[in-house]
Amino acid sequence: MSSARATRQREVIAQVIEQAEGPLGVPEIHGRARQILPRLGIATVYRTLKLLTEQRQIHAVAVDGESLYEKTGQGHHHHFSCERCSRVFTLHVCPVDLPGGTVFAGGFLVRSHEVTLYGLCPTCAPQA
Amino acid sequence: MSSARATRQREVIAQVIEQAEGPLGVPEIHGRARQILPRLGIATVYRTLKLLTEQRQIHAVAVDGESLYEKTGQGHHHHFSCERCSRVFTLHVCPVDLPGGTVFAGGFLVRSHEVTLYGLCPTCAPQA
DNA sequence: TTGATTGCAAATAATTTGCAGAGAG
DNA sequence: CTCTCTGCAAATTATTTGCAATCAA
Repeated sequence: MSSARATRQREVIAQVIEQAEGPLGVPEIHGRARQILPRLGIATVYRTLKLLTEQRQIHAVAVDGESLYEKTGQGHHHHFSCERCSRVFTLHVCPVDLPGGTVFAGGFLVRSHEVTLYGLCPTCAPQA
Repeated sequence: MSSARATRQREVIAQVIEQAEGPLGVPEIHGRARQILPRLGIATVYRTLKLLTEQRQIHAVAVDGESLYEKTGQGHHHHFSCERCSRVFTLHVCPVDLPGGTVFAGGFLVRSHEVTLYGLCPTCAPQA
């Protein structure tokens, strides 16, 4: 049976995602990792994202129709997408009041939820 | 200057989206429209979605990393994605308490929000 | 040494564009 | 009649896969 090996590429890609201020897209991950490993191929990024996802080290979240990756184990949280600079941040607040097992009109049984807040980030807000 | 013409294709595509139970993806829109116009090309679907979006007749929402289209003017609402059948529904409820202009810790100025609820739809829930 | 991993390039899948003919106004 | 719109196919763009060389264990 196969075993996953520890390689410099995987180490760097995982670290880029760990240290990010929010979930990152594939081009962003590739770009940041390349500052450390210039010859890193995009195929390796995709393959590593798939591997890390299977290992539950990271997972994908959908924001604005794009798949972004973030580390797991951050607890319940949501995302903030800046309308000016387009960066996405992780926010450890939950503005939703939904007891588990809530049933909505019509019979929709809610098991979990995802919230994306839109507006201006701390950097862009003062400039507005 | 150019003016948009009323064509059968545009009429059918718009109608498919208007009558849907929730936002639809491109393959779904193409499939439903083809039941009426079998020779409808996928390129026309993409071009029409772009046109209708510019006209503000419809708009895109991101659910599970995919762009889905729905008519505008439905008022404040959110979406429910069924974990079993994968269909997406429109729900006219808002479980979020966010007065406009709320500022979150760190200086995030919130202007709007999007919520996606996950669970079992009325059809799938009874079978669970 | 052994076999997993990588970079590159070719293969797919998704979306966009060019173009000649069809159709709206 | 004029000029937009459509279907088809070719062109992009995004993601995946094949393969020989490289590297971890």
